[in-house]
Amino acid sequence: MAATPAPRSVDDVLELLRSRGGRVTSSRRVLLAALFEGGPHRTAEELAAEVQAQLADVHLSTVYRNLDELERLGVLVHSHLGHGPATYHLASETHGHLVCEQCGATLEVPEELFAALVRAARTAYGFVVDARHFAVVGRCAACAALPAGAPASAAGTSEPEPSGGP
Amino acid sequence: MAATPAPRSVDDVLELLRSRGGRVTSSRRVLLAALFEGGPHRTAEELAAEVQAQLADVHLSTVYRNLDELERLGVLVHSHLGHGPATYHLASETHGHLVCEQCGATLEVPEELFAALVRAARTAYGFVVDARHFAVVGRCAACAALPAGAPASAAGTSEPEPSGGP
DNA sequence: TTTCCTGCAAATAATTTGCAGAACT
DNA sequence: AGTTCTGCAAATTATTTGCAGGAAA
Repeated sequence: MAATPAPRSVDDVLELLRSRGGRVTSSRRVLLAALFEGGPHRTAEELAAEVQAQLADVHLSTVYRNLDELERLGVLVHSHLGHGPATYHLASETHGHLVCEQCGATLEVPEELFAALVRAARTAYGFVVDARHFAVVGRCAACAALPAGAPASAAGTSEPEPSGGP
Repeated sequence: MAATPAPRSVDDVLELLRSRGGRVTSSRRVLLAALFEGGPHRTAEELAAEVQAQLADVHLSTVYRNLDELERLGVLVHSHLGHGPATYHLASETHGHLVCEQCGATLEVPEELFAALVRAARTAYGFVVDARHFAVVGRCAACAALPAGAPASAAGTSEPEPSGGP
């Protein structure tokens, strides 16, 4: 059974927070509003900027601490997409990410795209894939169509052929 | 056609390096030896330590630069497994990673496990998945067998340590 | 000789932490 | 009142970079 039913509104989370002995502060309220209203997978810095638009004094470290706590409460998850900073999103918005390593575009895809992988991992290794926390790297349609020595990546990466090697 | 067939020995790489106008230096030779002889997915720092065991003066930044260059040549790839530092391995040893978010164990799996995902992503989104360069997060067989509420609800479980280092 | 490579130190980028005081309950 | 939070600055971690000297071709 889930110890913490996924909260679906700012007030839900604040209540959960209070019930765990936490305090409801303005920075948390605004951060949660940003999380619930804004787009998916934003970085700590982006979220801090949104919070600071309304509460200029909120420090980045406070945002980190709040994100950390919200993750501990099960409200958020964060993913490391390729290189850059981690991105945060609500635990209720579970989806996978396809991240283009050439242009950096992030594509949200439904969990069902990973169904076969999830099944295969469990069958072959007993490994239970966490679909919420998921980032798959590769090249998006646009970049894949470009020749190998494409623009975004300075590296003239020659294509390693994935064809049938044992 | 591939301009650079995957090199399979230290000398192969050194030759490739030279053919591209690069210099064969002792630090590169030792680094390559470490890469070819040692285990998979080691961090830059670990590799530097191995190099320094034989060439004490080789600086970490040199290792980074060499790894960078080797990656540019297509000899290596690096992956970001969850949190910590990136791990490097030979391009010829391509495999995916299943990382347990509970105990930190890293499981190497053949690329073919991702075959269905690769196909689905390409079909549905034109996205070309690079199975070598990402980590799939979840729970390994051992941790998945534990009762649902055990470590996940414990306050200290957020950052499991990857095996071993000092 | 000419260009590339290396060590060093310092710079970044992302995130964490100690502390004293302010805010919540 | 009694904790928990917060701002700030400084510490950490992972990686990059400018520079001048050293080494390979």
